Amino acid sequence: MAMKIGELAERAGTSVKTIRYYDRVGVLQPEERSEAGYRLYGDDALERYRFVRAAQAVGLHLGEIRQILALRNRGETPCGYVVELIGRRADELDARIDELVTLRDELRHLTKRAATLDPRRCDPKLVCHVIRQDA
Amino acid sequence: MAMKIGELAERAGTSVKTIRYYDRVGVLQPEERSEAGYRLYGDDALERYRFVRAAQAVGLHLGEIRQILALRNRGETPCGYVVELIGRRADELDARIDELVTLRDELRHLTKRAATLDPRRCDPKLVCHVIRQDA
DNA sequence: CTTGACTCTCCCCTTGAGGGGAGACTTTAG
DNA sequence: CTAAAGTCTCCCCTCAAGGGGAGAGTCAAG
Repeated sequence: MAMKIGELAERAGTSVKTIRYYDRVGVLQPEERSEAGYRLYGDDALERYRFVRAAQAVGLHLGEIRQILALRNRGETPCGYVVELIGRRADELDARIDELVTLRDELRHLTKRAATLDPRRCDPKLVCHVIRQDA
Repeated sequence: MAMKIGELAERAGTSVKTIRYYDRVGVLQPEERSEAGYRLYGDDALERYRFVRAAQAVGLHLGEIRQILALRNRGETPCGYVVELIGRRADELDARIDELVTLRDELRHLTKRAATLDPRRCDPKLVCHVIRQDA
């Protein structure tokens, strides 16, 4: 019934190191330890591992995931908190996307402008006229 | 004429640490060293610093900037290389933006779906039904 | 009983662009 | 001349999610 870390790692398709790390940061802790100190996991460990991965996949940090699991362990339904986190992450993504789009457009613009410039007329005092240093 | 690192940092509006770091990675090296080993910079140092910042601002790493400056120091016009780097960076941004947009849309979708779910009907075996762990 | 496979903890390493601080010199102002 | 300020190198630290390996203990099969 209780599996050791190697079996869990294999069943989860990950490394022993990762499982140990998840224990250390508190997102996937063993049910108990054997007399020799071996981590022993129940069957729900695999499912919990999958949750952690799924939560990571939607952009949550392990610290946040730990909070969610802590709520869960206290018997509360963490859904509200999860929705809040996800909404916040989505807002951050919006902002980040805006930044990246702005930067990308600027780069494309620089590329276009560079095509109209003669490299031989590059100001020797500047490193490269393609990059504007008007700041 | 020759300024020491503190003056350059102040004129550039940055820290002495940063200037030293730029020396170490080879994007802004002093013209010479004083007898006591102090870094001595010429007047073009400020301009070069601004170029480094501008290049960073368009997403180039210091390693790439060093390449550009190396070309420049060999007397070549690095414009072609710069255009190539910028094009590559823009392509990377496109890919990254796609990823982020996909993730954001997924998050928004999760949020909408969560609004239709009853937290009290959260499967006790799952941590939270908002995050799907179908993987 | 022994050997090979697991497992444990502990420590350092990774990326990028620096920041903080120690301890030793050097320069500058009064 | 002295004290303060500036500069030098060297070393560790940051963040995230682990990876690599050492050295020691443990467990299973032959």
